[in-house]
Amino acid sequence: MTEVIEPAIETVTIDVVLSALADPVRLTLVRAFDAAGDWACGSDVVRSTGVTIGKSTLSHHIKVLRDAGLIRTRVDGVRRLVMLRYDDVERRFPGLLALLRGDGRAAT
Amino acid sequence: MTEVIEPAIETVTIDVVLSALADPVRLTLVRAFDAAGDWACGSDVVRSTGVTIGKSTLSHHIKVLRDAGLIRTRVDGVRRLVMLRYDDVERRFPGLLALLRGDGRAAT
DNA sequence: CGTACTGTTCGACGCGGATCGAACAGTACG
DNA sequence: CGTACTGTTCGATCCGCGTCGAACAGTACG
Repeated sequence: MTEVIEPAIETVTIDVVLSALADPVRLTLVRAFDAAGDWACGSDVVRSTGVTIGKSTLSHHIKVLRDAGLIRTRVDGVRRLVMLRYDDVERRFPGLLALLRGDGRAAT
Repeated sequence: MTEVIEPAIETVTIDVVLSALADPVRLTLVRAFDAAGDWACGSDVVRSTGVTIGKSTLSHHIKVLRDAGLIRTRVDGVRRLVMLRYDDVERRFPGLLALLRGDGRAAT
């Protein structure tokens, strides 16, 4: 099997999504996956962000994001590739991804 | 003085907003204030939602929402009136309020 | 088969935050 | 002034969750 179970986007609530995005590490992950654009190895991505966490912690965050319907996981040999569910997320929560990558970060 | 200090909307980051909205009680509060449409007493609003919390807890949540730039507080005699910062929030985080009141709640 | 690597699972730990009650501040009113 | 009411502030408590390490599972490769 090369696919990992993920919730149907219709069953995902905005409440769960907000809880998932509330954590700074997960928010960084989502932005990094968004910057990657397509399938990327979670370990490589987190390494590129400069965030230092254990692999068990990363596995935990990946699971939370997957349960929140934000990402999709595929098995590729010994490693797992992750990708944002662009279409699903945009259809169910229009404008959400734009808010995350928007300029609502720095202050003026 | 009839106004309570609130952060300039430009200084508010999406990270803080997401953290503020991650709590179920605060999310309920925002939706209730949104449904109210204009100035409303926090105690009355929370009572209408059926949520039962102490007044100190409510005061805490109101402060978190205010620091997140989502609501505005005005002093009216012995009570404080609260209102969503519709224009500011919509300008800084377009589509955010729509996401909260959207149908991203129930599953089909 | 044995080794090496990636990632998951399972307990356990620690901290931040939600919650409460009590005390205090400010206003309205008689 | 004294009483009553609303809301804030301050400690204290409690619990969820992020974090880690160790053990385990699955794959690749010689």
